[in-house]
Amino acid sequence: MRSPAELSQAFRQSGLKVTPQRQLLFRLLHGNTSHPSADVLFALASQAMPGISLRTVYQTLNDLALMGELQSIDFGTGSARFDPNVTEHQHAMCNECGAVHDVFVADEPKMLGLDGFDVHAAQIVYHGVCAGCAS
Amino acid sequence: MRSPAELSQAFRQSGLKVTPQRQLLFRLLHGNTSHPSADVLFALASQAMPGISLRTVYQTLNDLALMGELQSIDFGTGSARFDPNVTEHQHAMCNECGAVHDVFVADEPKMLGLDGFDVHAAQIVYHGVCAGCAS
DNA sequence: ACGCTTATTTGCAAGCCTTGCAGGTTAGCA
DNA sequence: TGCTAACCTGCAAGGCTTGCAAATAAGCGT
Repeated sequence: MRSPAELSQAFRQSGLKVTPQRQLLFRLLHGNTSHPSADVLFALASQAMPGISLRTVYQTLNDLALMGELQSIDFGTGSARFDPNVTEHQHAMCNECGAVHDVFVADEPKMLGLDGFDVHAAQIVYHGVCAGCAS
Repeated sequence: MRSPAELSQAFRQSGLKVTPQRQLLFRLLHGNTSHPSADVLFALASQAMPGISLRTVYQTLNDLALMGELQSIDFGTGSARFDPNVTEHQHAMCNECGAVHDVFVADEPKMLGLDGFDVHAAQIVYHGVCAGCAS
């Protein structure tokens, strides 16, 4: 995801408006590696801007995802998680604390059974226990 | 997943009862490689047994999953998919038709960034276009 | 700085998938 | 055959997300 300033420019160029609500979300997401859910972002945003609507959070997240600035990931936890890092990487989720860590796969795994299947994207999720929870 | 006969025995030994509804679902799932959702199974079951409840389908699927006979997989499509194949394998989902194919990974990928993370399970989902839809 | 047009915000309600609950029913054992 | 515990069913509710309509505000040109 680009910086809040760059995003503001990109939004305007797309005919979208840059509102205080959106600017706040840009700031909350930029460089955020915690893979927050819409719910968590709503809580954070509410602290800085009481009265902001959950609907607006979803709206902006969807806009960003459509623009390719954000990745929406479903870990099967019931709610989607959002990741401003759209470069190629994978995830490891802790069964204990629910934290999601970024993982970088060094070499693509070889696979059997993909007869004629054209792979567009590979999603790898490791489930286990993170270092913090193991101690 | 074991055969319907073996499952019936296992259910009784666990204090669970073997009802016609459950036997039907055992048969519908045994050897099924289509990764059906609860909804699809309900439709199939309804043909053979009109009046069966969706609630019962969910109940039995959960029982089987708890016994380790069935795998519940969330592909982010909104509803869970069920797989009677509980041996180690991965999946490829077609963006066009939604079909899910089994994939067997020859060698585990190497990953960077898992500092101290104890991996219990690795879930790999390939997204793309299957051979049938490409033609 | 002002007004206009169009996108946005908000709150509420509804949608989808799944589970909790209660009452009548049935499997499985003695 | 009878008893008891588990089960089936239908309905309602729960959590997450989106549709909708009215009020609001951003961004343009003047």
